[in-house]
Amino acid sequence: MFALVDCNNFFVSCERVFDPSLEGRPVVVLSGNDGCIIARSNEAKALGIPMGAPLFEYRDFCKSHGVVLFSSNFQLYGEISRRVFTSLRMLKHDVEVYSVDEAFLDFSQVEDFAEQGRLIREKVKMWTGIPVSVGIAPTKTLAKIANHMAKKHSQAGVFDLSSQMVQDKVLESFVIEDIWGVGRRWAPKLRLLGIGSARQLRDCDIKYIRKHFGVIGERIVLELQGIKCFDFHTAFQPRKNIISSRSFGRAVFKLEELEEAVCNHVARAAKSMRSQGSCACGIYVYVRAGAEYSNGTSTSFAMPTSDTTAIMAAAKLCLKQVFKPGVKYRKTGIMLLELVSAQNMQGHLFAKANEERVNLMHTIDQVNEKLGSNTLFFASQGIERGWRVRSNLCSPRYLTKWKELLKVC
DNA sequence: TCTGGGGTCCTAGGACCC
DNA sequence: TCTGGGGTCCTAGGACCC
Repeated sequence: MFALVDCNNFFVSCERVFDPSLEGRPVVVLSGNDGCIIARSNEAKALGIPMGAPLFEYRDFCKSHGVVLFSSNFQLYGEISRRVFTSLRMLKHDVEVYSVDEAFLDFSQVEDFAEQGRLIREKVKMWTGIPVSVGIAPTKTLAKIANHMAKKHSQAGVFDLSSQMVQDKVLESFVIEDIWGVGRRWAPKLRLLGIGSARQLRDCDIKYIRKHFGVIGERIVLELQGIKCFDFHTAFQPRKNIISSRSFGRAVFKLEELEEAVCNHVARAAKSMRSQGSCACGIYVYVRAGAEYSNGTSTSFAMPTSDTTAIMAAAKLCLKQVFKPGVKYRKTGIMLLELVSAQNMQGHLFAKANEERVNLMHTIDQVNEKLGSNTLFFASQGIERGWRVRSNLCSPRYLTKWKELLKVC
């Protein structure tokens, strides 16, 4: 038995923890450069603001309806997320962190599902200030549905979908669009085949689904039937690729500025890679200038590495290959490819790992951990960074910066 | 004028081997 | 008229998730 614990309107709820006056008002959180709406409070949803809407289309609307806007504050959300998961572990649960605001719990030892769900909600709210919903069911896909029911149709915020009878009833009126794993493309395709509800999908001929939707479709059907296809992974799963990318705060034309941005991405991604104990076998670098021009290229390393300086050098070579002068660049990014364990990787017949570099990276990471990120950085990352992403509506980083602690007057 | 930033997995097809 | 049977590896593209 699984429980899916999902934070309600997570980014908005994080903002509300430190500003309770936002309670009951329409609030949205924006993407980088304050471009898109990526999180909405219930009140904002009720006003009809869609997920992912570009802000410029809704700016006037937000103004006239008193919608409160926030730039995204990922330092804050990340720290609160960590605390929510810690709370779940404090309640003696095995936790599989699925995303920044969701976790699956192993409920196989739980006796009273509804009561345990209620306890989780109460404690997480008390310890972190974040409201969560809990869905309980024998497979992850059904737990997702149960969670959806908890959010939409339950005052208690807990929904128990463990019994066959309740499953029959709920799946009957549950639209396929809301099933985990059924996306934009598949939903209309299923409807064309006459399948509109989760129950219809569950009860249709599995060979037929396999033929049209492959093994992924087949697994969804089995999971709806209560047959477990997706296992519970409590151990940390290292990333296989790490991406860092950002839109620019303004148009960029110069190679030097692109290089600075790319070096920042490398520094960020490489740090994250080292923190999970991996090395990369290659890197992909790309630039975007809208419809006008867009290009990318990759290179592989002689030996897997996590040395920021070596990766920066490779990245700059890639960048030179795709750089075209006179183009108005809007975005650049990198992807560290084919991550392998630093403890257990393929060596090189002639080259040997540079231990001094490994130690240097370790030292830099430690200094930045202790004294704050970017205490030490590489000159190639630039000082001014005039191209940096804009975020004008960011709340303080209440939990991670001494200078931004909440003041109680 | 302005439209985010991360990730994963599967499949088909091409190129190659015996 | 008919044209073998069994594999691997790689890549691009498509689908999905938050």
